[in-house]
Amino acid sequence: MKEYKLKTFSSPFIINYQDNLNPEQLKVVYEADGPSLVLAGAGSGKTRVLIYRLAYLYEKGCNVRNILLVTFTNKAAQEMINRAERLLRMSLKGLWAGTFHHVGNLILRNESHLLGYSSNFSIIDKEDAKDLIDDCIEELGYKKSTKLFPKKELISNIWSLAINSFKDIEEIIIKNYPHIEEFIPDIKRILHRYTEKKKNANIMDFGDLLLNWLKILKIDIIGQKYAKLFHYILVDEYQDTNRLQFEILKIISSYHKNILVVGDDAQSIYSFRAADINNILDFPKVFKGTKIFKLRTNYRSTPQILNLANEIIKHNKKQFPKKLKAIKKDDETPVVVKTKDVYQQAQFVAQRLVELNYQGIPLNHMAVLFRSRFQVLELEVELLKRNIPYFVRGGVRFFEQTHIKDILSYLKTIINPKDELSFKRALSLHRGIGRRFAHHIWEDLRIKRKNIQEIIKNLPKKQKKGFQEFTDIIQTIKEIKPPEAAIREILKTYRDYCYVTFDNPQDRISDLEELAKMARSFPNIKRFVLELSSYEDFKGETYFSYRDKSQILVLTTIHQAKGLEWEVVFLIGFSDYEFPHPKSLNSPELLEEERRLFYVATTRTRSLLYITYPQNKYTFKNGLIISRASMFLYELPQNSYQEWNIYEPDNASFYLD
DNA sequence: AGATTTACTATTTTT
DNA sequence: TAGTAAATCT
Repeated sequence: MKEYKLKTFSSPFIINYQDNLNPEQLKVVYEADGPSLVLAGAGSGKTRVLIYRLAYLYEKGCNVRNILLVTFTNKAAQEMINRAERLLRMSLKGLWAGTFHHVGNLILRNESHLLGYSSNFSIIDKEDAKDLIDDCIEELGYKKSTKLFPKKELISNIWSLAINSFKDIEEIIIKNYPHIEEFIPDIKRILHRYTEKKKNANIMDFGDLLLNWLKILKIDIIGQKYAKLFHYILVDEYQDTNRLQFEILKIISSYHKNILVVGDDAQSIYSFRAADINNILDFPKVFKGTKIFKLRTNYRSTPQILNLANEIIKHNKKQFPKKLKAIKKDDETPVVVKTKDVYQQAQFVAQRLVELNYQGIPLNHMAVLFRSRFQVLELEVELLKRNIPYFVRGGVRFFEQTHIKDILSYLKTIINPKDELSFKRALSLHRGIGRRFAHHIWEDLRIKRKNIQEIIKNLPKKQKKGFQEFTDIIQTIKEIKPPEAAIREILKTYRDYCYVTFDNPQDRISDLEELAKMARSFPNIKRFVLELSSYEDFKGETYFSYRDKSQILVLTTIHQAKGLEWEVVFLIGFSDYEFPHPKSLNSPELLEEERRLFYVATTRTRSLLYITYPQNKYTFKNGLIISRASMFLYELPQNSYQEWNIYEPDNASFYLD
C-alpha cells in the first residue's frame, strides 16, 4: 500500500522568497543554521530577513514553540510577529518572543521555586529599586549626609551595571566611579542587604530577571531542558546586548546550536546600560564554526546620505569594516546649517518643516533628532507658536506614573503578601500614615506576626483610622474577582487622595479609569498583575492615538530613534560641547560610541538631512559660550555636505514680540 | 506626619 | 533654571 503523508502545516499561499529578498538576504534565510552572525548595515532590511527566516523555519515544519525570538523591545517583537503572520497567513501563537527580560520573566514563573522564590513574585522598576535601597541604607544606619556618600540612584546604577556586565561591584566602582572608592565595603553591605530584602519580599528587579534566569540555567537539568527546547534562536539588535545576556544565550543555544544573531556593530549605542560591543565583535571566536553573513545593500537612504554615513564611521577603529551600497537615486546633499542661537535654530527647523509639508511631505514622514532632551525645549515653544502638532517620544511611561503605581500597589499586596514595598506604599497613602508608621505596622504584622486587631488597638487615634481604612479596602478587594471592580473599589477612596495631592487630579483619575478598562480583559487580579509587564503598548504614546497620526511630527532622542526611519530628518544641537557629550571626551571608547550615535542619527534619513547647530549658547555654569560645530563635522570631507547660511531680514523686529 | 527650606547637580534608557 | 534629595521646621 502506498503511504501518503500530509504536511503538518498547510498554507494556501506560497511565500515568494526570491522576489522579496536579494541574494545576500536569501542566503541568510536558507543557510543560517548553526551559529550565524549577520552583520547588517543600517537600512539593509535585517528585520525583513528575520521575518522571512521565521516564516521559513515554520514552513520547514519547526514547531513555533521551539523558536525563540529576542528583540530590543517587546513592541518590536510584536511587530515582527504580525508581519510574519501576514506572510504566512497563519497564527504564530506559542512562539517565544520578546525582550530578554520578558522571556526571562516567563521562564522564571515556572522555575523560580528552585531559587526559593514563589511563582507570583512581583517585579519592581527602577524607582522602586531606589526606594528599597534607601531603606537598606537607613536600616544599616548610614548617615546619608556624610560628604560624598553615594546617593541611592548611584548605588542602584552600580548594581545594575555590575549584574549586566557580569563584573563585581568593586571593579565597576573603580572603573566608573573612582571618587567613591572609599565606600566600596559600605556599598557592598547595602547591596547585600538589598538582595536579601528582595528575596524575603518575593520580588525581583529587572536585573534579577536576567541574573536569576542565568542562575537556574546553570542548574544542569534546567539548562539542558531549555537548551533542548529552543531549536532555533534568533536575536535582533545583537550589538546592544550585554555580557549577562550573552551568558544566557551560550547556555540555551548549547544543544541545537542554531543561534542566529543580527546586528550592526556601528550602531552599538547603549554602553551606559552595559551593552558590550565585544559581544558582537567576539561572537565568531566564542561560537565555533560561526557563519558570517553580510548585508551591504542599503534600501533606505540616498547615496548622498549613505556617503556621509560611511565617512562618519570610517573614523572608528573598533569595528568590522564595511561599506554600504545605496540603490536609491541621487538626491540632495545633506545640509549643515549654522544658526545664531537655539531660537534661530528652532525658527529654521519650524520654517523648513512647514515648507516641506507644503510641498507634500506629511509631518509624520519627518522627525527631529537630538542628543539630549534639553536641546529640544526651544523648538517645542516654536512649534507651539506655529501650531505644528508634535509629539516627544519617551515621556514617562504609563505604568511608571505615581498614581498608576499607587493603585497597583494594592493589587500587588493581595497577590504577593510578602511584598513589603507595595504594602507600605499602599498603606502610606492613607491619612495619618507615613513612611515610618507604615514600616512599624509592616514589622508588627509580618515579622512579629501580630494580628490586625491587636495592632489597631495599640495605634494612636489618627493612625488607627488610616490603617482601618486600608485594611477595609484590602478585605473588600480580596473578595472581588474581576480586576476592574477591584480598581474601582480602590478608586472610591483614592479619588479624594488625588484631589488633595496632585495639581491635575482630573487627568490622573481619567488615567485610572483607563486602567480599569484595561483590566477588563483579565479574568482575575492575579493574571492582570502578572501580565502587566508585557503590556508594552500602554505607554505615553497611546495617548496620542486618537489624533490623526499622519499629522504629527516626532521629536526623539537619537537613542530612541533606533530602528526607525523618516523621509526628512533634522538633527539639532550638533555643536561642540553638546555632541559628543563632554563626558566622553577623555575616553576613546566613549568617543567612538558618540560617533556611532552620529552615524545612527544620519542613517535614519531616507532622503533629506538637515544638521543644525547654534553658535551662541547660554549655560548656567559659564554664561554665554560661542561654539563651533561638533568635532565630528571637521572629520568629514567638504564635499560630503553642503553649508547653508541664515539671513534674517533687516526689518525682522516686527516679527519679534 | 507633613510642610517647607536648603543643597545640589545637571546624557543617553530598556525591562 | 528646574527638579529632586535631604534636612529642618511645625
